[in-house]
Amino acid sequence: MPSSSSSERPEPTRSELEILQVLWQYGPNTVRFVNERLNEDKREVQYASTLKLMQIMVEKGLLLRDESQVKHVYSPASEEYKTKTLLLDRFVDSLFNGSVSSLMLHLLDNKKTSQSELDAIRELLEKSKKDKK
Amino acid sequence: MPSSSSSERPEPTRSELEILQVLWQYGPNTVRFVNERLNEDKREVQYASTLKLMQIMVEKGLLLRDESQVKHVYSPASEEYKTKTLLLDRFVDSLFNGSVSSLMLHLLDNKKTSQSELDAIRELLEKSKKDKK
DNA sequence: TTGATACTAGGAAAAGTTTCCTACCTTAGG
DNA sequence: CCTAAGGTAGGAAACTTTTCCTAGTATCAA
Repeated sequence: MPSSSSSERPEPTRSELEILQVLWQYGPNTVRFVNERLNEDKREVQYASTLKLMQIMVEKGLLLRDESQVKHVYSPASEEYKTKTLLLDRFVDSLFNGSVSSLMLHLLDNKKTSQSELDAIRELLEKSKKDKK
Repeated sequence: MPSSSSSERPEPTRSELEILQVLWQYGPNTVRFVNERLNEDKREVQYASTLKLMQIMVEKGLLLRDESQVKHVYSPASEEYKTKTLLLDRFVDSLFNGSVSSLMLHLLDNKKTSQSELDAIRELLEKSKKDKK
């Protein structure tokens, strides 16, 4: 039974992830900016809602806040790569018993994984083969 | 902006997924059985909690219930494959902009993806190449 | 038949997530 | 200086998810 250390950063929720996405893509930014991105790219949401969520994320340790300006600038507290790895691990664990090849098997069989995607994947594998040898 | 039809089966929550896992692995079963699996394999949880959750899942349309016995027998309403595909799609969308090869790139680079996993994946790709050609 | 045991059902409440109203503060333009 | 515009902060409320107490019912063994 896994016991989590009390100082751990919590896993971002669905909405929090949307905000992280924006910051990863565009770099550290203001609430105003993030809110505009969300409204344009995802869904309608009030400014105050985005603000509140980002404040909570600071409390949780998911975001860092630069308060030296009047318009606070927020940035992800953890690297995109690290966060995605964590979420990916959790996902593979919960859906595929931790087996990455099970996941792959699923993707290969899935109609929605296009041929060109598969080709790209093959290329990646070839490269990694060379790199690791 | 996507509008969802009202008759759609909802996406299972985290806890609901744990229950589905048990039923997928062991086949249709009683609450008692599922609860024991959860306690042995995952975490401590009271019988009544598992019961309630499974009842809710029936209401949501995630599970089917055979009431012909005193001990009701529950089974997943949707195939394992279908459900996993749905969740996988959502996941790839939300974390990798829908790009499966981005996901792969991440996995390949991840230390935790073992060499033997990678080999298994290569084999899968070879097979799929032949099958699809 | 009776008591112990095991089951379902119905609430209710705790916990977590999300939304946004509103008050107050700071700044820039007139 | 005054005001409008645009910030932050705090709190409350709505929802969703999760947990489990408890009551009532069926079953089984003695």
